[in-house]
Amino acid sequence: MFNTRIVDKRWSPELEENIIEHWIREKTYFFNKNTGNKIFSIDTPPPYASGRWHLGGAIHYSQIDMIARVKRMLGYDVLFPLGIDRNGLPIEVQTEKEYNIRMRETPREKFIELCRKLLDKYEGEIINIAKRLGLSCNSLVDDSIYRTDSPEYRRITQATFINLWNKGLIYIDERANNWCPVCGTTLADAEIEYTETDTDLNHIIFKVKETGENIIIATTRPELLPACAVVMVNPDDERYSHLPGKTAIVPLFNIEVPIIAHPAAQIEFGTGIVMTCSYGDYTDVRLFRELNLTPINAINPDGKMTDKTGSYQGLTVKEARERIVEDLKNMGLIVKVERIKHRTPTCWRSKNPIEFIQMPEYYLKQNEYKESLLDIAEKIKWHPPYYKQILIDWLNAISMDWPISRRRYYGTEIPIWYCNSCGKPYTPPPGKYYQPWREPPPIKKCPHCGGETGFKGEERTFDTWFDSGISQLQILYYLRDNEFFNKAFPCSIRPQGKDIIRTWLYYSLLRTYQLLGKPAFENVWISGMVLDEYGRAMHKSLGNIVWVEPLLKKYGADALRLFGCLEASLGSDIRFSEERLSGAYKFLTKLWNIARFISSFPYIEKTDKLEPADKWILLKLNELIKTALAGYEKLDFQPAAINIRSFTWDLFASHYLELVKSRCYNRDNSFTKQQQESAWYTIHRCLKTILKLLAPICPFITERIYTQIYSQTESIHHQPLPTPDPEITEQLKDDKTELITQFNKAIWAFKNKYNIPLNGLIGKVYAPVELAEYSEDLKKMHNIQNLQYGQPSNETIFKQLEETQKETQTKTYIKINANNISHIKIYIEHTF
RNA sequence: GGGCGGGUAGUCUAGUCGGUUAUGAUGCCGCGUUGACAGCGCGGAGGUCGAGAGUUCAAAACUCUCCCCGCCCA
Repeated sequence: MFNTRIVDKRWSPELEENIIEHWIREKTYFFNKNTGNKIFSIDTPPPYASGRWHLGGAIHYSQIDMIARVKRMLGYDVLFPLGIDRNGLPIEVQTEKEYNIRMRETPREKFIELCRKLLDKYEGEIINIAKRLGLSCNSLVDDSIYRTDSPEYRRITQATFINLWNKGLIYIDERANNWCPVCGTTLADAEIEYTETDTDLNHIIFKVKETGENIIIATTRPELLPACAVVMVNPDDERYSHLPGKTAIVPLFNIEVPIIAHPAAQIEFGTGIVMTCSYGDYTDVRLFRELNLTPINAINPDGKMTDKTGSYQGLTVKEARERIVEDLKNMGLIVKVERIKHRTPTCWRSKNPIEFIQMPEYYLKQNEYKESLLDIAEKIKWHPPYYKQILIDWLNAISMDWPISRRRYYGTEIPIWYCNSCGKPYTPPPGKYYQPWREPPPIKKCPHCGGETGFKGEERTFDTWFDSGISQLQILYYLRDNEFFNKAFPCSIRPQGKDIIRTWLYYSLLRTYQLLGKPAFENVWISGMVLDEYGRAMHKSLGNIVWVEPLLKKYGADALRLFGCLEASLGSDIRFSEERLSGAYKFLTKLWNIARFISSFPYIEKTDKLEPADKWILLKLNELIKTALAGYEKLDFQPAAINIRSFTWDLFASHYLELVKSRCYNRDNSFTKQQQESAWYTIHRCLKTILKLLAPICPFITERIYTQIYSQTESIHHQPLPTPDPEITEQLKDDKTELITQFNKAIWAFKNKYNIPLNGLIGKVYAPVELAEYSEDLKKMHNIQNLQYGQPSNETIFKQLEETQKETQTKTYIKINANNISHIKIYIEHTF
């Protein structure tokens, strides 16, 4: 008589794949640029196409997708693009490895082509996973994925550079800077990582020229002896108060350097006497500047020793260090070698120790923007708020301008030519994509000297953050569609990981402020990291990367998405566990079966009168809506996920559905038609509400159930989110949830102990008087012959359930103190 | 060394304007099978709420010190 409208017996991950095709076919997530409606724009982090996504990426992007879905269901037109980051070092390093070549030994054209080939491969894999995850990016339906290396994107990057150049914010300078000898390029502070290594601290004998006495200095970098400029002791170090003012002679090289007192020399470090060379670390760089010392370049940009190092010329830094130590030892000039822990600055990509080398580079002014950006940090709404501090700390730590030029091939070209006559730089007008290393400039005559001797093109590219730092402008059609840009700027939200606050977020805010004088974003949403099952970050070197494809195949995207929400509140780290992922999947099965059951009853859209039990569950549904919406408001998906699950499973299915099952079927006509319809109305209203609330988190299963029961044509993702019904709350002041669930559990426990089937008849039950209004439903649910309320007159002969014997009784009097709370007492009188 | 976040059962987690016996999940053990669901139901064991001190009639929560983990920075 009642047939389920949901046919599939169970929910399975393969069902998701058809739904993806359906969405693409129907253009479900199409964004209309010409909309007059309010726009919500999401600056999706463009994933870097140098490798596959692991679980971290998958969960991160699926949560960003939830932002898009929530906002869509709140009535916004959501601009949710997808871009691919393809510029810079990572792909070059990958290409060198993949084809076993060196960039500088490969023709530029050829190298670029190989990079592109590899990028295309990885990009394809990323896009496939993005689709499989159910990301509702507009770009996936209208094929408008942007690429940071496309001529169009690079044209805008260059245009912003030219703009900043014309504003005088860019200058060239030659200063000691982070330099990676392996990558052959200058690096920004943000690109430096520190690794802790064991290093030898060598105690080396120097001679004092004036007195002939031996002094011992401690250094981790003996290969820099030829670049030694000064020897220092701490002014408070009484052991050496006689030394300042005298002269030290550097062994092996016989350089004479002054001995000075300076607080940078730490009394406890080594012997307390240190040397300052150009350049051992960043402190040396600062000291050279402070003391106005003349640097000696001991190390070449390729990481080899220069002609200033005598017989060590041409050796690598490592070789030179070993040779110098050996030579000093042979001369008896090393008195001690200490093994110490040392934090070495290394290149974020090649992982090699960096050097401080002076090269002319282009700089973007940033020091003078600190105050304005601190102000912007306050203006932006942070989700969660505490991550604001990371940006503030970073802003306060900035001491130097941003070096933006890189001596690499695969990046956006710096659009500058140099006149062959006067040498002055020329920047072309914005609007075109320029490649100075292979093309002539758009002019013949030098604007500075009028010379017509031709130009030399700049060969360097930009730091890759210079490209990605304008993604928020790119997606809003900056310099391409002014009308739209004016309507949509600033970007509604920047979602990103907490690990790139000081880089991507900082540079984006800086650039936008420099170009437009405004905050780039209204909101910033920061997510934590996804860790492996032992709580460690996933690293290739640790071999602990969890790949998504097998998990998607086994559990599906919805389960993965739900897992991510259940595991961590906004901003905190997520620890992977397959067991718990499978737990998320079990909930989907439960939901599917609930829907299957409900789908066998007619969908009633309105009813005049509600039964008390129906009012009760609708009250609880109201509370669920409020909790879920409050979480969505903060863009925190955990409250919705946890509460939808517990409401659906533990209350709605376990208690309410069991309570009204008989009324829904009404086989023996013990209920009126109106009572039956009230149940039909309520089960559908609950299910429909659950589906809509869950749709942003689990877009697949909700769509499938919704289209099978409620609408064949309309996507659930075009529905508004439910809102609480104030009328229900108004009508029902007492929450009887505790009474109902405890009563049910008591009866179940009793039947369980006495081996009575759940549909088996029981004689007489005394329930708390407050449950009287649910009488008919409760009687049917538990098959109770005689349901009374209050305390029985012969109360004293009732025993606790635990104290009764199972076999011997023919007539039992059982008292159950529900949940050990004394005021809820249930009495059962049963004859076997 | 500094900043931020965290430490609650084997594992993960809720709870912090202080207030009965600390939430839930998962796993484990036992019992059962009802009309959508054995991917189900019922019951059980499992906790010095990181450590110590302080404030208080009362602390997982507030204050201080310390330890451990993660991220970021020096």
